[in-house]
Amino acid sequence: MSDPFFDPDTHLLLDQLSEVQREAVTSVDGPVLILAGAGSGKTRVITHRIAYLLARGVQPAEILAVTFTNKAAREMRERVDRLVGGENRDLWVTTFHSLGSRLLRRHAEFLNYDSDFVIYDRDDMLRLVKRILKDGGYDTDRIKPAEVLSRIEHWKSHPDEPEDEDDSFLEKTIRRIAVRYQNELKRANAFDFGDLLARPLQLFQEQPELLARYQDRWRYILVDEYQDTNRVQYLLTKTLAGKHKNLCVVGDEDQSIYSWRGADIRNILEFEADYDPAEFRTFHLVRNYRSPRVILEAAQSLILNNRYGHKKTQPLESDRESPWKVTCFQGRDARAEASFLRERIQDIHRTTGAPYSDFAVFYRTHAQSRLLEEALHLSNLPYRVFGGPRFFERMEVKDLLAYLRIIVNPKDSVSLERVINIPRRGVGATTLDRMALAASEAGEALWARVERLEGVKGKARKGVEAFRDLIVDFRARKSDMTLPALVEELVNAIDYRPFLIEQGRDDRLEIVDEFESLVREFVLEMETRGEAPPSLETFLESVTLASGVDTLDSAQGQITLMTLHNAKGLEFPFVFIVGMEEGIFPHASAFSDPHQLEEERRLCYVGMTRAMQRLFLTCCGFRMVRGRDSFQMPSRFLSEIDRSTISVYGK
DNA sequence: GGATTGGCTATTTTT
DNA sequence: TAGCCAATCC
Repeated sequence: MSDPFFDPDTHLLLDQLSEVQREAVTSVDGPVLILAGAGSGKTRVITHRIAYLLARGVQPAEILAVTFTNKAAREMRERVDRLVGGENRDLWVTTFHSLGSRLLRRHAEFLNYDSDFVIYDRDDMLRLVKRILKDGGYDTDRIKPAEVLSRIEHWKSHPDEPEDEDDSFLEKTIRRIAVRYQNELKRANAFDFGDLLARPLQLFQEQPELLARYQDRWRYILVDEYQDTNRVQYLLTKTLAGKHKNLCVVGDEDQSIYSWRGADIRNILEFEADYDPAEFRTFHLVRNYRSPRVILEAAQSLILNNRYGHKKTQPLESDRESPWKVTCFQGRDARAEASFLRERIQDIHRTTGAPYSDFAVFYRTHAQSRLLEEALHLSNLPYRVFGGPRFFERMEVKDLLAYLRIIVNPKDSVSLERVINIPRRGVGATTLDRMALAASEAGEALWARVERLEGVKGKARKGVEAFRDLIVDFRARKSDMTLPALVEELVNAIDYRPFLIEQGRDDRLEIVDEFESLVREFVLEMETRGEAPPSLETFLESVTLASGVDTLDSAQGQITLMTLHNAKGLEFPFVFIVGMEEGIFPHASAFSDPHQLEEERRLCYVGMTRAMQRLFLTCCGFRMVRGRDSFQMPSRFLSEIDRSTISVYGK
């Protein structure tokens, strides 16, 4: 193989980069920190870096790239494939959670799990906690399920934190419940979200030869959005890179917005502390290729109000001029705000011909989307909402998924409990409580009781039996059917549509239709990618680990509505940030804590720097909050932005 | 066992 | 306001 600098393809590849970018791309050996400001071509650097490695003869299987969402992973893989030509199947580009899941599937036996385990999402986790509290006769007024859950999550994401010294009764109780919780997970052959990270780490700590294998394999590791990694992700990364130390992390402290989820900004700020300064390199990408200068100046002036920032932020540079300043608008009420939004979009669409997919509306909380949706709907503007009560979290979808999960893994007690009486089989709460309690006392999964029809009498017995036979039947036949056929048969076998109608939920029938077509699409997509027909297991996994923006497709010609958190990593020509009011943004819950307030400010910074052409910030004087009309003050963020970068609409 | 009602409360962001 | 839960009634 020729020297990459003279290889025509590789040379061209580097030609497209700025000098700093090129250096960041080609410094492949040793630990590297890339501080990449918003819009500075971060993804470009990562993909070129991977392509560069491949051009230098590194095998695809030797590279691991970790991203924040599945969407980002997919795009990154496509871009790499395009750069180097051809597909690179053995190259792992995944999210942390998918990585963990893949590792656990391969090595479940070390943890005494079956490899067909299911993954519990937050809703499942909460149900399990509630079940444990109920069985244990705990007083849910004193011990809140949500509280217990957040403690469990914290422990899992901080595996090296010293044991809590708090020996209060409450604390000890929560710890006892956490132990029970973990046992029940095991019994259900289930891992929760936290396990997907904590357990692989545990695996590596307990199995040095296994760790050695992966350390040898992944000679080059890249981690994107490093400012939003938490403790366990940090430990996992450090462990995997422990041998070759060719670890490249990319991030931006000003875009750290997930501390509430355990993200620790120190991971990026103190990255170099773990490595030999002689080998370590840092690159600052400060040239912005996305936004006009005035928008960057506005964003910059806002973020300068963060005083707890540990490093001096390097201002972003841009040559792009724009006739438009950042536009601010204050409406009388939320309706006026929505009208403004609607009119501006229609106006720009008409005068510039920009497609609707060029527009994005960001808000702080999902609840804000409803009014906007109504306004857009009324004017027949096409839009699409991301996040919120997501499709996969709809009751009907969760029901069907629960069935599918039991078919794969009958030990999944949370799912079993969810659907054993859907449709009505005469198995009520009393029967269920009794069975669950007996199962947990006997140390077995609920399914074991169902299977033996143990301790079920009367009409409930018939119902349990019918349920059991149904599951057994589908389990036996599942591998002979295509995925869409299986789902269709299931929906019919449980008379799900008649059940919904009987419940007066006719309007939900279309969700069932949508689910069925989604399954078909999933199979089709795998087919076009040249992959084998997906198993039920594959489908379930991809559904559980899917994130809000994973289905975002810009070609749809629709206005995008999403929370500011979902906006990270995206860009749109025209951006609206609505509800710029005290209590909403910054959110009231951040008022008392300066650190949280700074995170809100970073969130605003993230939102502003998404804009490629124009940025609108809107607020209103009155708004319905919790069913009450309340007087709203403009957000402090508005007054923190340099006035010279703003033009107030209508003045 | 199951449906209905009434009261309460929480209201941020998500892999 | 809406969604959740517990008590109540059939």
